[in-house]
Amino acid sequence: MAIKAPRGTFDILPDRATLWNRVEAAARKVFHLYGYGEIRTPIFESVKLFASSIGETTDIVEKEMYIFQKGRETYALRPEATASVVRAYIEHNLHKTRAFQKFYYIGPMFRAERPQAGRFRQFHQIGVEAIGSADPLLDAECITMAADLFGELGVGGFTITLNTLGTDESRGRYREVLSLHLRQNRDALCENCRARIERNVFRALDCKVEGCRRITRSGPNVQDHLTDADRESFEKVTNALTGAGVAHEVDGFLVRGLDYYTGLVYEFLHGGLGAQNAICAGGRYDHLVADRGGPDVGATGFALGMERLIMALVDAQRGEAKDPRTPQVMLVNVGDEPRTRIFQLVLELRRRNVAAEMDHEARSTKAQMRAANRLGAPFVAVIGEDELESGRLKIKNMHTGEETPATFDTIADVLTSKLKAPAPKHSES
RNA sequence: GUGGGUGUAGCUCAGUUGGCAGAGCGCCAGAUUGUGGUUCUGGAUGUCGUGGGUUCAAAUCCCAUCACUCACCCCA
Repeated sequence: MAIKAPRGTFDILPDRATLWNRVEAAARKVFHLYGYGEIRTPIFESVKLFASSIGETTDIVEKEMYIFQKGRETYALRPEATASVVRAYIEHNLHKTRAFQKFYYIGPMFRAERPQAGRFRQFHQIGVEAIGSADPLLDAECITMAADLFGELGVGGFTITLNTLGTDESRGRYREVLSLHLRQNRDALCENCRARIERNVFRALDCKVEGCRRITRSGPNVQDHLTDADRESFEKVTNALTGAGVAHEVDGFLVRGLDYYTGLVYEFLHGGLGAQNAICAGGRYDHLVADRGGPDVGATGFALGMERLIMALVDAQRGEAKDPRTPQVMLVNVGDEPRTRIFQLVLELRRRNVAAEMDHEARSTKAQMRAANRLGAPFVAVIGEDELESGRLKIKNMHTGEETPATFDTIADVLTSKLKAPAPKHSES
């Protein structure tokens, strides 16, 4: 027990991996339905990419990146993937063939934070990015898609909260009135928020300190400072969601921490996840593509925390998944003699798409039977000297106890027909 | 980076005023030396996180340290 997995990381063992696979499969299914294509970008990128995209003054960039140097270049393990997807979009000139493209990604991200419930140093996100459009209906599509994914998996108990920061004009106006309000109440603010007035006023809205909360909540609300165009655009999203039957609420004080967000922002909050209750969050980033040297096009997307999603699944008793290793037949040996023949039989069965298993622990016949039962094998064949000599054997149905005669030559045929015919009454799904 | 909680068998955890380290589950074996589940019987497994201190004696008290965990910060 000398070396352990690094703090904030964890192993996904086979029993648990089936659940992860189920989640990923559900995401792919839903996303493909919505016309999103998978993109896989490097796990590490030039540190400059993240610093300039996410924001120099964000915690992520200031203290949470895993940075390493190789030669002249300094790299960072990706703390999120939006910057990478945008980089790829520009690098491959995707806008020149088809300006509007929809992507999704699934993979690990890295942030050197102190771990706690629902937060890890290597964590996994499922995210989407729709690049090349400023259509509010696209935001509605993203939100609906995420809601559909939760529905597909059977996860409930979350609320969708949205807000808009407005375009530059609205945001500028709001920044002014908000700063003014905070400056007037400066003395009552926490130290952090006082600094935020200068650094990034909007983040003061996120503060959890009771006193700060009271001050911000009693102050101006973004929703009251939107231009007509911004208001209209925001309403298009909320109306579309209502039309889609996606329950949501508006919170005029919701903001997001990453610098590239503009306009619409939203969060899916789940009860029962502990303090880190945002299971999915996203919004618009209409300037990022142009800022990174690409065309001036709008973009929107979200990221979903897989660890948190899986926590919610388990919480909702929807965390079970069928074990893909379950053998369909176990060939039990009596004594060591038949093992070579069994090895050949097992291979033959597998090559005919029958999941067959044999003993590799030199265990007793009884122990092998017990193992077959525990593994959930619906059929078992016991092979000893008698069978080797006669070439005849019996295939035992573990549910009914019924035994069907076969030979070494016909076992594969008998099994395949048995397996496909009455589908042993294991519950599926 | 800051604060709280917890470290005892593979897992979940008991362990009294300091006195031989335990239970449940799981695992292994046996109950007609070729057949599973249920049941019964038996069995194995410990750096009591680590290092030091107090004591005749420490899982237990003290100090340090590490790990895990929850929360703050921030975020998915």
